[in-house]
Amino acid sequence: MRWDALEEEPCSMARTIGVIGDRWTLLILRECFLRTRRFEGFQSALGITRHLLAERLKKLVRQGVLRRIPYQEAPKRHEYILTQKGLDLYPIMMAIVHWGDTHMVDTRGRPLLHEHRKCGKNFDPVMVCSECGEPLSAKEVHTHPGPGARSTPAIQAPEKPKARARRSAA
Amino acid sequence: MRWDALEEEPCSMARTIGVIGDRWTLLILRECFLRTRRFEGFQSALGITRHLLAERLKKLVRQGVLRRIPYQEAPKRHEYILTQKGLDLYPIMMAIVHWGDTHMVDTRGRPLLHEHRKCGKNFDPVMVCSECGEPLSAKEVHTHPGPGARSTPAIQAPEKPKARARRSAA
DNA sequence: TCTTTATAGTTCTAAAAACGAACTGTCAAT
DNA sequence: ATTGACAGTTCGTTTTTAGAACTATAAAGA
Repeated sequence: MRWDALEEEPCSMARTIGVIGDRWTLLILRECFLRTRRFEGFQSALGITRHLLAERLKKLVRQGVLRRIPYQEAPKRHEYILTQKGLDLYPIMMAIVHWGDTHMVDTRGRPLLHEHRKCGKNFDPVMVCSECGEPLSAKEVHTHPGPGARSTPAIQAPEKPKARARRSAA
Repeated sequence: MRWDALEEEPCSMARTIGVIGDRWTLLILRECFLRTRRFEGFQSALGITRHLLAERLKKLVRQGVLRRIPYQEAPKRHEYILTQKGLDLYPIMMAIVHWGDTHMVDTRGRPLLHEHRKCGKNFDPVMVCSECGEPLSAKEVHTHPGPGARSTPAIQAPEKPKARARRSAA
């Protein structure tokens, strides 16, 4: 499967994975949420090769997740900042962090605490139903096709030749 | 950076990315949540190469996200099912789907709708604060080091020689 | 019985992606 | 005139992934 094909899939998850579904991109986005904005900042925080970093930033800009904004002339320099589309990735980031906090911490406990300014407390992110406000879990959710569904809700294999015609000749 | 190094990072996000942060793994997990359990099921739904599929499944089992359970003897066959650790990935999956629903749909609308059995309505997942129940956004959250923090909360570049000695001598 | 099919992999080669290091270019400061 | 900060680009090597074929076990079919 070519990865740009992902964005054509009739599956919001596949499309999203096509945008942010690789390791460096996710780490770059983590840095964005930690207020990193410049090329050197990303590079030295992550240790990513400059080549890949340039490519990933370009892609995120192309996708509308980051905006490239000049912060000085002569020489032209730009910063990369999250668009609203990028800021909307926050729940994904928090969900990832929270899973790590729950299942991947060592004996010393979680590396980072999150304080909610509104209520002043350290919190965990909880995913709830927009309609009734109850916390969600996989088993309480039933999926069915929406208006954008194609015949197949999932990614389809490339037409599997079906391995027939084994005895047809020879 | 070697990818197994990610799991050593003092960052829950990096550690999680070390487990699920690649495209095929995320797609495999999507299939798991859609009730796929067997090798051939994953392979034909995704079009992933058998080689990679075998490797990814092995890794997810090693990480405790999937359990490999025999469903017949002679020949020995196994199913891959989500552990609790795996089921706990649900908020990540939903957050990814929701972002795609919001930002990546074409004109026809979202491919899949989600119904909350408890309240019977189609819903969107919303991430809220565990303490006050208010929806979260990036700007309302302040992070600070937790007990598992090392000096550096972020991934550190490999020791950058730092190019100092700017005025000290020479 | 001999062949095909279903299932779950493994093995092999070629192609693609990532790594790592060096290089380019602009400007400010020394 | 040289060095350093910054933001990349280029290039040769290594690692990963793709794609196809092959192995193995057992049931079903001709």
